[in-house]
Amino acid sequence: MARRKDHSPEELQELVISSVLQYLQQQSAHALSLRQIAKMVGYSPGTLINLFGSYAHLLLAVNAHTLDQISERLAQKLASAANLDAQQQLRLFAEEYLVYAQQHTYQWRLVFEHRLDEEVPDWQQNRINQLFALIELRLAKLAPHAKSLELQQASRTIWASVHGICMLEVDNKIFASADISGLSMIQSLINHYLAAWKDQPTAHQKQ
Amino acid sequence: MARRKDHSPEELQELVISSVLQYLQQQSAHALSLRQIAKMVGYSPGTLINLFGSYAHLLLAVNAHTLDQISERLAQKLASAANLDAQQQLRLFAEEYLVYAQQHTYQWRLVFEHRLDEEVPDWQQNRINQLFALIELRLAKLAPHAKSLELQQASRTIWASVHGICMLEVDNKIFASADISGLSMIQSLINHYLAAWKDQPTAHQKQ
DNA sequence: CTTTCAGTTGAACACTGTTCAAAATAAAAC
DNA sequence: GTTTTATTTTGAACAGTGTTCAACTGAAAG
Repeated sequence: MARRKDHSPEELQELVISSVLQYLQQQSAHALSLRQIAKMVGYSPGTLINLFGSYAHLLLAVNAHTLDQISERLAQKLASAANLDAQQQLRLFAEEYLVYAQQHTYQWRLVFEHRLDEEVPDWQQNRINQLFALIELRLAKLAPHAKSLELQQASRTIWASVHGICMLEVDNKIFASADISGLSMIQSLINHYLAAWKDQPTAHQKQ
Repeated sequence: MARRKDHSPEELQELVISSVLQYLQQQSAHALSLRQIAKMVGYSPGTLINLFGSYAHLLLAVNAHTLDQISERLAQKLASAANLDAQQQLRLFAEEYLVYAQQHTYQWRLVFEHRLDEEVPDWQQNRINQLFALIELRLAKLAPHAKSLELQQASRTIWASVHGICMLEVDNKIFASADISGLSMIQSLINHYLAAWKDQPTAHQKQ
C-alpha cells in the first residue's frame, strides 16, 4: 500500500489539523484519540504517527495553529485601534484574548493543558515573545522613562494575570454575582494596575 | 476473599491518599494510574474503585486534601501577620500561595488540571469561597466605603491574577531576565493594583 | 453449625498509543 | 512495456489504561 494519490503529506497534515480544530469546536480534546482522528480522515493510526511522530506531536501541531490564530487576531485588534491611547489599546488587547478563549474554549484550553515530555519548542516560545513585544511597546508609550526591565516585568505580570482571569472564566469558576464576569475583571485589572504603574513603574515593596 | 483485617475502609482511604500525595512530590499525575496505585498500597484496582467510585473520584479526594492544606497554610500565614496593614497581609497571602505551588508543584497542578465530567462538587467550591472571604476582609479594611460588589470584583480579580502568575511560574513559562520571577510579579501586581483600587474601588472604564 | 453479608479479587472487556513486518503502489531503470 | 527499486500505507500485535462483575473468602448473626 503505497502513496494513495488522495493527499500529499502536506495536504494530509492540513486535513488532520483542520479536522481536529473542527472537532474542538464541540468537544474537549480529552474525548479525542488518535484512532478517532484516523477514522475521521480515513487513514490508519500508523500513518498519522509516521506523519507527526507521535500523538503528542500531532496535538502540538494543532496548538501551533491555534497560537497563530490568536496572534493574528490580537494583531488585527491592535491595528484597528491605532487611534486610541496606549492604555485603551492594552485593554482591547486583553479583552480580545478573552473573547478568543470564550469562542474557542476547547481549542484554547488544549494549548495550555497539553504537556510535552520534552521542553517547549523554540517556535512556540517565539510566538509568545512576539505577543509580549506588542504589550511592551504600548507600555513604553504609557511610561516613556520606564527601563527595559520594568517593561518586561509589567508585560509579563499583565499577561499572566489576564491569562489567569481567562482560565477562571472558561472553567466557570467565577461563582459570584452576575455582575462579575471575566470582562469586568479584565477591565478592573488593566485600569487599576496601569493607573498606578504608569506613575511608578518600579514596584516599591514595603516589608 | 472478604475483608482483610489489614485496614478498615477509612484507613484504606487515608493510605491511598497519602501514597498518592507522596508520589506527587516526585512525579506528575500524568505518569500515574489506578493500577499503579493499587500496587503501591497492595490492593486490587477493583477495591479502589469500590472505595472511591472511580479513578476520577479518587483523584478528587486527593485534591480535597490539597485544598485543605492550602487553606490551612494561608490562614496560618494571615494569623502570623495580624500586626501588618491590610495591603501587606494580602501580599503575604499571595506570596504564600506561590510558595505552596512551588513546593508542591505536581500536587498543586493536579487540582486545576483534573476535570470531572460532572460539575465541581459543592464542598470544593465552598473551600474556594472561604479563601475569597479572607481576601475581601482585608480589602474592606483598605477601602472602608467599598460596596460588596466592588469587594467581590477585586477579590476575584486579584485571585485569578495571582493564580495566573503561579501557573506561569510553575510551568517555567516566564522566560525573561533573571530578575523577573513569580515573586516579583506578584509584588508588582499587588502593589500596583491595590494602590489604585483603594482610592477608586469602582473601575471607570473609558471607551 | 449454618446462614447472611460485606469486602476482595482476577478475569474479561473495550479502549488507548505505538511498533513493525508485510503488502501495495508509484517511480525509476532497463 | 516490463522489471526493479523505493516509498507509503496498513493491520495485526503489544503493553498499557479504567471499569465491570461473577465468584470467592472471612467474619458476624441467628
